[in-house]
Amino acid sequence: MGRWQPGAQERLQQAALELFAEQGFEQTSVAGIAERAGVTERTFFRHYADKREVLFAGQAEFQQPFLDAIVAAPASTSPLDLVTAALEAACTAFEQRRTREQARARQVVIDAHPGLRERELLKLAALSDAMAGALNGRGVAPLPARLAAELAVNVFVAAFGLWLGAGEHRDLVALQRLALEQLRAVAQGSH
Amino acid sequence: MGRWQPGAQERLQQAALELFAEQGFEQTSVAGIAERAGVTERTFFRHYADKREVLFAGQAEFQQPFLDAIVAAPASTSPLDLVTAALEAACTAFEQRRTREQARARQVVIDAHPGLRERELLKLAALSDAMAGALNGRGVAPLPARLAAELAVNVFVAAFGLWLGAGEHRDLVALQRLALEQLRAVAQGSH
DNA sequence: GTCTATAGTGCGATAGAC
DNA sequence: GTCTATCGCACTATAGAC
Repeated sequence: MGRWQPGAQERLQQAALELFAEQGFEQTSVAGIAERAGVTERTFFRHYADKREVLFAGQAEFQQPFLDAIVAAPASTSPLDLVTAALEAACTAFEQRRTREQARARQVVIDAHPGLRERELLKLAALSDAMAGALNGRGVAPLPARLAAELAVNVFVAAFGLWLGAGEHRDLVALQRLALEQLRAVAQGSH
Repeated sequence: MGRWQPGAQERLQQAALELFAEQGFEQTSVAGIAERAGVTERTFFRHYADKREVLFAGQAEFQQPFLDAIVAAPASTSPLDLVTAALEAACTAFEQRRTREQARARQVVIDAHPGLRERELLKLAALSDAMAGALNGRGVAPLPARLAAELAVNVFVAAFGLWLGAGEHRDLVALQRLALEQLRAVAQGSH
């Protein structure tokens, strides 16, 4: 065994989530996270550009299913059908990787601190941009691509919020279909 | 006349925008901003919670027209009509306070730095939350209220982006109507 | 208005895998 | 030898405490 244990990133993420939950984000220092993970402060900053970023690792894996579904969809599919396919594929992938309880614990920490909320919004904006790019690649014009991508992110976020709700038992796919239907009704002008 | 010149906030905002544009956000220190504005570093932090916040003053004035329009709309108006009224009222108010050139200069600075983009997204999320609250007050259920509010913000942001485009001559109201129509077409499933 | 903790950076040294 | 992960130290600036 070498001078360092493997899995520094996972230990740092775990330590950070625990400490943020126990003491709050502000009250937790990077030194404290590094100590619990058994590395130095400097190592933390090698893996994460800043203190908030440790909660948002794995962005690429998160958004890949959305993009793959758009690329793989049959030809002459409407923008709405493309993002619907992306939503279905992505939430299936998501539910396989994270339990509802894990997601809830993480969300409690994020919602407790505006700085973390900010970062979360930036990651969602990055997802939206990536989806808009993929839609562009499928021949969708820039403006509708952008609007469809934002629509998809809104549906995902709304459904995700419901999914985390206390006592909620429906799965993410069902809640996403519900949110999409509601959004279509709103856009149509229903009361 | 007192021992300090009035308008410290305006001078700080102006100095910050100039320095961020000249040297970049990271390369500009709060000390430098304070110096150009003729106040101490401490005074900067009395007015703005952090370095980024100086570019986002006046959030309350920005979102008030959106909220007022929702509150003032006639009874039994659909969520879509409520947010449409909000968009029309708000962009009229906005165009009266800021010139296209001012907005462009500010946006160049924001787009050049992810940290500023983050803060912008947080402010837009705050606007969305406020609008969802106002829609709630008009009897719209939580989920459609949220989706309608997000829809409105997306339309505003998309139209705003077009409005800032080089050589763009149409006004914000017209671009907003265009974006809303495109979004409705997307939600309807058009190609 | 001053003092201080800590976030975050730059650079060089070191330990191991290959 | 190269490549990558880690450490250690010095340093600045932000932001909050007193």
